[in-house]
Amino acid sequence: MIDVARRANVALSTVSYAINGTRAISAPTRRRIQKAMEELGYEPNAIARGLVSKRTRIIALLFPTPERGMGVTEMEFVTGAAEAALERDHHLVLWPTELRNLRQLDRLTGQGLVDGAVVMEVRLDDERVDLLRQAGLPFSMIGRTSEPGSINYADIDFEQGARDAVAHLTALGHRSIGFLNHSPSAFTVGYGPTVRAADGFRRAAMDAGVEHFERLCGDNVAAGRAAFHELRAMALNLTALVVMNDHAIVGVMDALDEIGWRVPDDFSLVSIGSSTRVSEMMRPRLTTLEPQSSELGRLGVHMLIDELEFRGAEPPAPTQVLLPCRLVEGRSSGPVRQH
Amino acid sequence: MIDVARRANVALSTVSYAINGTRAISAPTRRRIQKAMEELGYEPNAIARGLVSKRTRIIALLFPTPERGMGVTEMEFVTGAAEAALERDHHLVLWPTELRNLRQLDRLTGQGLVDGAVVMEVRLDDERVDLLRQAGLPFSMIGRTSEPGSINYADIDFEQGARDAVAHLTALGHRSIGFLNHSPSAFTVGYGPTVRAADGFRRAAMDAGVEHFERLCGDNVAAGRAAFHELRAMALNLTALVVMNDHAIVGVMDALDEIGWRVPDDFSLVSIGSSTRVSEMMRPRLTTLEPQSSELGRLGVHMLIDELEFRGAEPPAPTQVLLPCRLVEGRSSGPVRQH
DNA sequence: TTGTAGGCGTTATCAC
DNA sequence: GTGATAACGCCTACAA
Repeated sequence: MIDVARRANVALSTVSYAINGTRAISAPTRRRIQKAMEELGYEPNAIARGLVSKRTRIIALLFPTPERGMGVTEMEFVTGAAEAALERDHHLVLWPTELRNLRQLDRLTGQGLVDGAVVMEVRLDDERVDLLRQAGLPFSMIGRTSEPGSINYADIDFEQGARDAVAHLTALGHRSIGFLNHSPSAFTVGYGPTVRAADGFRRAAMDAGVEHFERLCGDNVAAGRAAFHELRAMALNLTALVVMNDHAIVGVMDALDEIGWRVPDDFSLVSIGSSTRVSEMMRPRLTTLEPQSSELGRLGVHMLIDELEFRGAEPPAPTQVLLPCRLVEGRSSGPVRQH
Repeated sequence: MIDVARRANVALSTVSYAINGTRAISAPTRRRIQKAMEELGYEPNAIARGLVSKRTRIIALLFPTPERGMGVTEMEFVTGAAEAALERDHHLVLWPTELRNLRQLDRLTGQGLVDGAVVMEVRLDDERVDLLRQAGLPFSMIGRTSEPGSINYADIDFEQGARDAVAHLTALGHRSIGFLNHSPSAFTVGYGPTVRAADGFRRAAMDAGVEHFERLCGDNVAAGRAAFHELRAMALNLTALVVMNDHAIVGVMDALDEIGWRVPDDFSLVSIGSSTRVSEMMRPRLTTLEPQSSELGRLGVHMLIDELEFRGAEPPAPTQVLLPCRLVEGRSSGPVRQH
């Protein structure tokens, strides 16, 4: 910076003001400085800036390290978040957090490295949220706790998604519909989508006055296959299934093959939460209520940065957004079979 | 830090030495300091540390923002990298880079924010590599250029993977095998896996003395379907296909359905590069040569940090690793049909 | 082991 | 509009 100042014949501080736009600088001076910076290939040092300004322009993306690894949806989400951060001239650092070892979060808040955090996969009751609030670190949530209060969040509206799935099927004439959900463990840990989608399904089915059945199901092919057979044994008129479980749905299709039923002629399937990339890989291509993951990631980041930039002024009203799922019709759903 | 020193009854500098282990500290003193830190909930400020030590312990993960978004493999990779960084007490910042706008890289190197970079999806001829080398920023590559020189890299051995796929099929009696590759554009931009897998396939087929056919194919279902029909028209004895294209393989299965051929009874399929999570979603479950993506991500990070920690000492020999693919047998490949 | 001082590259608070 | 200069929180000599 000293070199730039010398070369532009101005004081060190003038260079700083020119860079930050903190103070009015005459056009010619600004031009000289600009030129000197380019000639010297000067880039302001982000660390030194952060030290004095207390704003590192780094935000953390908190994600739980899952046993099974993440899917396409999560990847789109992360990509969206990274792009949004770049657009707003921030950096995004990945912060894997084992849910059993939450002390990793102390380092996040204590080190002064990040200005805030975006918390992924928020549960209905989430300790991370409490810790962050205690520590006073600004954050936004992807998903939401059961009592979000005035915390910014963006979430996928799986409840409405489930309703849309039911509506899609009833419009096709189906009058007995099942719902295959995520694993029981997802339910017990309070994974929001699992709980809320189940609610949406139940209400929509009741409102429509159709027969309905629900079942939790392990996230794997074998469990899906078994679940279908069991469901069919108790629901003799079943003609369609709403499934929020990418792996189980494969098992369902296997089971349908076994009893000689064809999709969608004899039985309809609608997936909730599958991304297009995944539903295209299934045969037949799945009808799905696709979450807007990338948009969700972008939103989470923007909400956080908005809040960071508002600090000091009066607190803006919390931004709380539910993104609808998009119905993408594949070839797995069709008119109910006429006996 | 002053507070910690006071509380532990030692000098400020002693606390610093204790934290960094730069100098011998007697056990009792160290314990007192430790205790004081915990009681005060003290965490050294990462930014201040970075400013003076010139080591931020932040590394960048450079990934190209693709049009189509990333898949499961990439996600596993990123997760592996993040975990490895955490283990080595580093932070990983995501750095999306549009390949047409490489000036984004100047900021990476100039800002002094990161100590080094892991470059994903390296091409045979990659400008990013040249830029980083010019800028003098330490980095490791995932994938490799055609002339890696002494740069650290870890790559998946798709050439061997293709050979293994051929070996698997010839062992099952197949004597006329096709290879469906990625899109022509992947070939022209010099995407390593595309080029190297094609080489491996060709050589293995020639060594085994079997009839073989190759084809590039767009990354979508329709292209896969069309490609299969064309391939079959020119290769009348074809009984098996090696496919390195997750979307095209679905189209191939559609095409097989159309002509009434069953997998694996009438025709065998082997995928290269599909992760287990994806191959499990196909019906029948795919036989695949699965890349060890998570391991790859871990390796890339470890290589980079190793180099960073060695700085100053004599340069260690470059670490250059090829990770083999793992053959995971599904139900898409079987003995050749007997006429 | 101690205390102190100089510096890391900025920003912000003063004067002018 | 511009210039000097004290922080920011830490690390590393240095002499004791």
